[in-house]
Amino acid sequence: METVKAKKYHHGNLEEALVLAGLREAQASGTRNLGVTHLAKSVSVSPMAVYRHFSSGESLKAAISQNARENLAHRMQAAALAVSGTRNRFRALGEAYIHFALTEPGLFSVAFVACDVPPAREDDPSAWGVLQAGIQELCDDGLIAQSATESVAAFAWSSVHGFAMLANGLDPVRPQATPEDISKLLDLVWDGILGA
Amino acid sequence: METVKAKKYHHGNLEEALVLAGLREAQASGTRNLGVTHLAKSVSVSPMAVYRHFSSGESLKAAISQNARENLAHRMQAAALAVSGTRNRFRALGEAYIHFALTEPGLFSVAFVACDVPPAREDDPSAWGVLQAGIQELCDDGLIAQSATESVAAFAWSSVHGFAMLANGLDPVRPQATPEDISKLLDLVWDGILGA
DNA sequence: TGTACATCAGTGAACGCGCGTTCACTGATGTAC
DNA sequence: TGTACATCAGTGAACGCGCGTTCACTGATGTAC
Repeated sequence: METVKAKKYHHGNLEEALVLAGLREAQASGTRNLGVTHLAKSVSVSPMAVYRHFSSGESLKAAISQNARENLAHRMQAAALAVSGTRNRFRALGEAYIHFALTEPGLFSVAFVACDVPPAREDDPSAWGVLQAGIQELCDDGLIAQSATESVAAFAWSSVHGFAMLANGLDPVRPQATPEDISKLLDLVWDGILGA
Repeated sequence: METVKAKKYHHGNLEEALVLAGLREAQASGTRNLGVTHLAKSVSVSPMAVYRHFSSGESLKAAISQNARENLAHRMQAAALAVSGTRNRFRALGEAYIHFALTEPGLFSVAFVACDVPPAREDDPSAWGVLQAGIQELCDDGLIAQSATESVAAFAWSSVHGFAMLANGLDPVRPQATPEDISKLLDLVWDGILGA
């Protein structure tokens, strides 16, 4: 019998606790401080205990990164469900993506950090999958050709992802991103998609 | 009198030698191995010598990153000069950007790595400035409105930068980028721009 | 239900490593007179 | 042109730190009979 939520991982799920601690750390300071020693300390456990659940520090980092991506995917799904109309739903995906990047810059950077090791399972849900579903809907409504779905997907993702990085100040290029800036970008993306 | 090229930095320019060593390292392994100790070793100098030229390890990293960005900007300029016609020149900027990211993934990632310290001087040339010049040309030719230049710049940069990251496999999303993929992306970007 | 034992999930101390940075120093270069 | 001296650009040894990982261990849990 479980005590519903992880409380004491003397016997509880240390694995989940470590990932949650990593997400907390990510929220606060991005990709720094995702090391084994640090995270073990933050859940009051000896470093060795980590290796009961993860084969290496990199695979723990990969699990944290995956969790952050799934968090993003969930928000995209929720945003799409909240509005009606094919175009509005598609646009909501982009808005949610950029909003996530701006409001959770730490999680965002961790979500796409390079890991030496692939995650143990596939992303579920995956942001990429959510985007493809949205594009399929555009296709079903006859807004774009079936043959164009792939390049439209790459284009939409690139634009929104690139803008998110830009606005995030990760690049030393330009920092600001007002709601109008975001809206204009999504307009241009939409124009590009319809032109396909 | 100088011996034309930095040979012995017992008396020569260690500063330049360190940055060049950093670029070599970046080319080989990206943002790893850009530390003071490592770079000092790679030019056969004691770590302390670095601090004669840079106030900290971070400011050395910032200088290397800046140099990588300027390298990118140079290639964009050269690509634009090699073709004629407003549209072709603009497209060449995007192609050069993506080509740089694909052929020099290490330099590309270092160019946009987050540094704790700003570079000592402004980028010269700056990739962002080169892009803006290209957009101004579009404007002069009446292809886009002057009022749209800012959002077009953000859009073009975002799309191309995002695609480059994507194709680079930095994101665990999708890896491939054939010349056709690149061409299609740039078509869609162009459609978006003209729709502005 | 009671006991014996395997397994599981942790402890705690230690390792070697490379890091950024500081110290006091040295020897070569450039400059004033 | 020659000497005295300040400055500049390096050496080399050392520091404290946190890292990932390994070791032998311990105590609690679950299971067989």
